[in-house]
Amino acid sequence: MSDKAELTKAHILEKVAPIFNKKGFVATSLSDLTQATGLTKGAIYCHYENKEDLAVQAYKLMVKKVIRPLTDVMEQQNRASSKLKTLTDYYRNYHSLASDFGGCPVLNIGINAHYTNSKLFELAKDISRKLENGLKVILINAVEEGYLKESTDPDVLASKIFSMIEGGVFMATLHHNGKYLLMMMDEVDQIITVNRKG
Amino acid sequence: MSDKAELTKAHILEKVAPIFNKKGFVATSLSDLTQATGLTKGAIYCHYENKEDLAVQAYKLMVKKVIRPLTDVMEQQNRASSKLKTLTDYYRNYHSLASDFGGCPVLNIGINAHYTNSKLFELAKDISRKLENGLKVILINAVEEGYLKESTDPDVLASKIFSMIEGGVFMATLHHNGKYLLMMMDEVDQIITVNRKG
DNA sequence: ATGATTAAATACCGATCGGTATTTTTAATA
DNA sequence: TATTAAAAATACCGATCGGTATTTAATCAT
Repeated sequence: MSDKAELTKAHILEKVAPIFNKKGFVATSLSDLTQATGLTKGAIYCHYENKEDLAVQAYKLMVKKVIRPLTDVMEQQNRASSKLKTLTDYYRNYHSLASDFGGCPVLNIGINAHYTNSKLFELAKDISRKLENGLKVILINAVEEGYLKESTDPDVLASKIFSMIEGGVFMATLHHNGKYLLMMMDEVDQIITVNRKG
Repeated sequence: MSDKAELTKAHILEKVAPIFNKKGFVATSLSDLTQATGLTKGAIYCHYENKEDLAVQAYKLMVKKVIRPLTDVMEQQNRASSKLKTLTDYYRNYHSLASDFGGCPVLNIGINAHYTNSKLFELAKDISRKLENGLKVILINAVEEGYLKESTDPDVLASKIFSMIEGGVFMATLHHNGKYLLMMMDEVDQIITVNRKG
């Protein structure tokens, strides 16, 4: 594949991803895609197998855009306490970030694809699981590093934190108001404080 | 309209509502509806103006099924403290209840309809607003009744509680596991406890 | 510069979409 | 039971759906 072909393939994905994210797989039509890209069906199908293939790649791009920055920064931190602070701060800005692409892909696909596209739904579940598990590991480290109490249950706390994040994201999206997410992150910080040692 | 006509009209709605709730407005086709009801398009359009009209009625029925039971029971309680206990207990069972109809209509429509059907999206916003405001009033009463501290901010607390509820509902739905909602309700109870007077 | 390759556009396919006009069937009424 | 009203089925409409085969245009290597 030529360099220019790679470019148009990326161009297609870039234009198409927010549409899939907003409207969902079924509600997004090929004419939506041709309109957004300025290309024809023939051109699009020259680079992607079918609509589902494109939707899967689009989903992965969205995750890359809105979640990878977080995991990247967190990996740079040494102490678990810093990682936790990074997490809540990241989600304080998440509403404005995700809004630029039509919302949180995990939330959107998690709801939209549940009964309409199992492949996409499983992808949403996968990301959610990985994030929750990653957080659990950080919380385990936080206990080992003496930042959190031994009585802290990393499993439960990780589940709680992600529930609160997604809840804040949903309410912020529904009412076009980032305050919900801010409040939830304050609450998460508070819960972490309560679980702090000494 | 005859009694039998009323009956089939209700029958249509009953069969159709969970489908709209699961798949969303756009992804639900008329053939889905004829198949579910055992009726023809002609019969359905004899009772409902169009697909959107039917979807709106369907949404209202779903809300009636999964949320009205809560508001009904809460209205029967006298003290604000009882109402709050009723709320968290209700949502502890909510996952299994909502699952019977394909999930929480507020969450589903709030996401599904956001960029595909403004009328339905506004309905979801409305319900959310009303619930949040109703809770705010209860929290104000809880302070007046001396159950919660004067320092409690009913506005913030109501927003937080609903964010946590929806977050728990989403995670429970995504992973087919009610534990997320249970954890969130434990956390809500905990927050209320922290805000208790004396 | 030319032939080979591939990117992209065009034109087309059957299927299904939401919706409606008409006909048949059922039920209420007198 | 005959007449009337309306419930429901049938048949059909144009538009759009996702997808493909073919043709044209651009790019590449030689």
